[in-house]
Amino acid sequence: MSALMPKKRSKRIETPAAPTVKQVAQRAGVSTATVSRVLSGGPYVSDESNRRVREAARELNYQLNRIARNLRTRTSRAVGVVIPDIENPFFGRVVCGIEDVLQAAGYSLLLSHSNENPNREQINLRTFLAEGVAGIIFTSSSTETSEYEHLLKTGMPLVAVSRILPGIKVDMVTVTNSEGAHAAVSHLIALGHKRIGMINGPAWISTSRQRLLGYEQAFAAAALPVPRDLVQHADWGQTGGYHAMQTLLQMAPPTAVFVGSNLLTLGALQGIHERGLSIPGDIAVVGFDDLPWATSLQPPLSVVAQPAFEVGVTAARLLLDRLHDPARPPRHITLETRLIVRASCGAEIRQGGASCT
Amino acid sequence: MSALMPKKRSKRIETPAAPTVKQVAQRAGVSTATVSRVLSGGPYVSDESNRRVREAARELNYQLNRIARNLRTRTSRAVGVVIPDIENPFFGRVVCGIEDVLQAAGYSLLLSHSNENPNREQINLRTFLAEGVAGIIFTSSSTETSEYEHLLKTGMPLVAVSRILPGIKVDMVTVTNSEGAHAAVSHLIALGHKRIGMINGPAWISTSRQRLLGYEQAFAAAALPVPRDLVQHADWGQTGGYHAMQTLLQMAPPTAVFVGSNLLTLGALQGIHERGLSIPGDIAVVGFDDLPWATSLQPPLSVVAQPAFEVGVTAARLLLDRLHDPARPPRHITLETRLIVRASCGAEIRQGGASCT
DNA sequence: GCCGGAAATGTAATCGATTTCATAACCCCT
DNA sequence: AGGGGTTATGAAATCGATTACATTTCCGGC
Repeated sequence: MSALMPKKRSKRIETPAAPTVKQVAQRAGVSTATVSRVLSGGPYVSDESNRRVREAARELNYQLNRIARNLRTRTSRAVGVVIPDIENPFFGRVVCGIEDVLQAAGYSLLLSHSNENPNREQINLRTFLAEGVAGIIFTSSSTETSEYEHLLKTGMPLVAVSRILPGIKVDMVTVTNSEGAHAAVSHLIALGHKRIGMINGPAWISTSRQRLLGYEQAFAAAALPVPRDLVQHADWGQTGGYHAMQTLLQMAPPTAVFVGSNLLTLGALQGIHERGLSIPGDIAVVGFDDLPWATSLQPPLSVVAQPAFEVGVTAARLLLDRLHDPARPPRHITLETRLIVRASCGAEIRQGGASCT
Repeated sequence: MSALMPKKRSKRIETPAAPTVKQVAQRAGVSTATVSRVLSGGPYVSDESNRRVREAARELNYQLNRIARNLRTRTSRAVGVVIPDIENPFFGRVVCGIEDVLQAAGYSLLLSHSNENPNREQINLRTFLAEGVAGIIFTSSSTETSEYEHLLKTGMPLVAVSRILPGIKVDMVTVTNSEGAHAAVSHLIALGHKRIGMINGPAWISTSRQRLLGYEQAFAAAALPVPRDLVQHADWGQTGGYHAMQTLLQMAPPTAVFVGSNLLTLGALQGIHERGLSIPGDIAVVGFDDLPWATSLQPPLSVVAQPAFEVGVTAARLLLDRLHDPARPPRHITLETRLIVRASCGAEIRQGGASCT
């Protein structure tokens, strides 16, 4: 019958309460203002105060509470990163580059992935905004730019990675997708292939469009007709590549195929093996992204390599620059892709890979 | 000559200043207390106030400032995750599982990777602490547990993933590593192999030790001597696996090899191909982790599969449980590995893979 | 000897939310 | 009518840092 307790709250039970500036100040016999000045390297502190405060802080094992600082200074040392697919090692490598730079600059990294879902991406972005990050690096999975404009309007520093956003004033890092595709397909043409298929990602994504463009331009450059019937679109992901390859092989099959992304390539290989076809004898293959497995495949896979780590590094640098100077006009940096020729396209192997254009 | 300006600060230039509770309160004609009660679903608000506040909030496009909330409530809705290698798709998949659960529970995710470097791991952990995360999920890259103890003492909820921490009272999620290895090696033995090599990760990591144990037990179970000279240790990573395989092939080569992690396996395959050996004819292979490329290899790779996504989900659930009840005794959950038999070990393929014990 | 300015420090306001506490309004029941 | 309890609300304290402003001290130059 006893009155029901006011919902016993269980939160932290016996956290020893971290020391605050107040306690450090007391121990050092100075004011909190002085403590703050010492600890954040401000001017106007005597050597004596400096010593006393540092000692007190060390003795108490004082740790700055960033939440409080962030609130007061209205800044934060965290950067949000949104990628579309965390299981894709390409993005893992990009994140790696981002983190290297940011960590060195004293920032920490909030990561989330949208799973190629625009809604989820929007939620992620808004969360970062509310979380008060200093800036956001993201790979868009949407063609809708209004959310980014909204973010820009709030003053949030933004860097777009890998995929182009049309008509929006934002820092960007991309790679020479069409040139890479051009180099790959030209190489296949030079080897005598005419029926060259392409398996590509979704058409609404800028990288897919650029890679398709390179494919078409390679034919144009060789004064050959573009075999449009051999171009398959699939969503990212292995099964997409697998089915696209099945479709290709059911028609008069191409003698070579250029695949526009790494997971698609894995699926395509699966389809080829299932048919019992040999690479490059029956069908030559060039993929995208030089990932760990490329050299472990038999035969080793020729690819258009993106400098993924460098892409991350560059994006992080752009963000840091912008944090430092918010008024700076947006820059668009394009890094070079590189055709790496291995055995899967049937060429004699040239060591080190040929640089594209 | 002009006095040097006090270092013109460039921070935010013209951020339109996000609306606060105060403004919402004013607009709705109530106090900030009421606004807070409405917005956080507290009790004791009239329908009238409720309506007015919500309307005002919507009109102003009010967004809660989490920093301020976090400071006041001394809690946060962010969880830190430390993984040793973000380029390893296994961890990507784990993170995926974690994020699924946490996002549904309204938490966001702070990710950092230690690159298998204990120092960097420690920095990451401390950053999370200072950043005020609600809890931390991590895969240790260290044998030194003092840092974790320290963290536990501060009351930080902790979940250890994949790698065991000896003698420390913390929630853990692991998999049946030794059973998985046992199943794989037993399978090879059953196929008639006697000289079965093993390429394993660093000996100080619990998963490596467990997988080695399974390897040894499989021989014991078959009343065979353990071929200790065929056991190679390498650091994680492809080149490690490559060199270990080279070493194996330089001796009287084994007829089969069990490789204890996914990137090691890629390296090992590279070594085998380089020698021009055929799989499984000259040498049978079983790897660890069922990652995208396993089915795209020729022949498809037999593996001991870990339920990576489930590992992540479980870890996140453990953390949520602990956040909800900090006093609950630590639990250790072990998920099942599964031997998936494909062509690379030379068996006739049984569809769907054989479950390990 | 006095004044001006730099250096050093402290007091208190501030960031934007939550929450305690006090108070007011209201309802129901003897 | 009055008392006890619930409901609704606002004023002000609070979280832990930073910082604007006030104050004091010290020094050199005239």
